[in-house]
Amino acid sequence: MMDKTTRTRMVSLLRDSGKRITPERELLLQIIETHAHLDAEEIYRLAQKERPRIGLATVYRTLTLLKSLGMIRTTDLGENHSHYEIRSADHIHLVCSVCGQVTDVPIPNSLYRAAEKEDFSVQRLQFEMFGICASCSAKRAQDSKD
Amino acid sequence: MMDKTTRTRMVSLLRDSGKRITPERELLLQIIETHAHLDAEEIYRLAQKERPRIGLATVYRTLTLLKSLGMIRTTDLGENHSHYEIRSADHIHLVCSVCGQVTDVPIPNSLYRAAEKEDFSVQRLQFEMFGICASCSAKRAQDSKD
DNA sequence: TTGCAAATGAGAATCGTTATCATCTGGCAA
DNA sequence: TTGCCAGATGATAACGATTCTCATTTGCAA
Repeated sequence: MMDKTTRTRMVSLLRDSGKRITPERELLLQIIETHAHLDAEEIYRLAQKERPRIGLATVYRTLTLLKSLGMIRTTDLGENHSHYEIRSADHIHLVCSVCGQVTDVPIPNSLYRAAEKEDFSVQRLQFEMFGICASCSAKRAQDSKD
Repeated sequence: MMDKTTRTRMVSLLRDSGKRITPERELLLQIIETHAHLDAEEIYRLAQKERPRIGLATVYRTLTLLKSLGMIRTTDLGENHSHYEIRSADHIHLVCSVCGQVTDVPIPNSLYRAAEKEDFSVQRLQFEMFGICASCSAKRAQDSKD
């Protein structure tokens, strides 16, 4: 189920900015919260299961809105389109180029110190490491043994 | 002028892979080497100054080629298109959201250890920090004083 | 309840990038 | 040195992701 606080937060952010609470917005937020790192097309397909008449334009409009409210963030996973996730603590995405799995790991403080050293005040991060995940490299080692 | 070793490296990589050395390829590599973090359109415009009949398709084809040769890398600076730079040691891009300036800073070793801890073998990195650079925040402080 | 501004759905338009195809040319063979 | 021809180019069509347009629908304040 959907985290009550996330939905509640969206509702009050929408109220505060004079925007409407619609079933499309509630549904899309729930989908993004339930499945991390989805792209617009995947969000659209999941939304259609609940609400067959929803339009792709509404998906994009809502993603833009939720982003401007600070509820979600976009990320570039090396494909030629964006992926979306609930905005939480900053983290690094480990993206497996074999199975596509995305693992989140925390950001070491040394990273922020590197920016401080340049007197750069950070607003937003985007950290991705592309490579091969543990289970895929184990599988490879196994395959080459055969 | 163009760094001899970079051009030489491209020439031998092209030879080794049975590809031709063309004036377009030499020009485009030189432009990317001279100006860091350009996008395809900017590279195209600079190339036209030297070679007015060059086509945008050649720019994109050459970028794809140089990337496959490992001479350049692409980077996502938060706009809706790619930027290109000569492939050198990995680094973090500090992208100023006010003036657009991009500063490169080295990557702390703790970053790689974070990946090792997950038994993730890294092939490629993409690290960006968006915020306000030193000179822009100094300017802002000055402006608010007036 | 009603009225209306805001939101939606359908599809056209846009933008960055890639593919197609006729023409041109780098570089080897004679 | 020249001629050949596979590979490269330039022009432009096609493509995929995203945004815009506009007629219709709907949240919500009165």
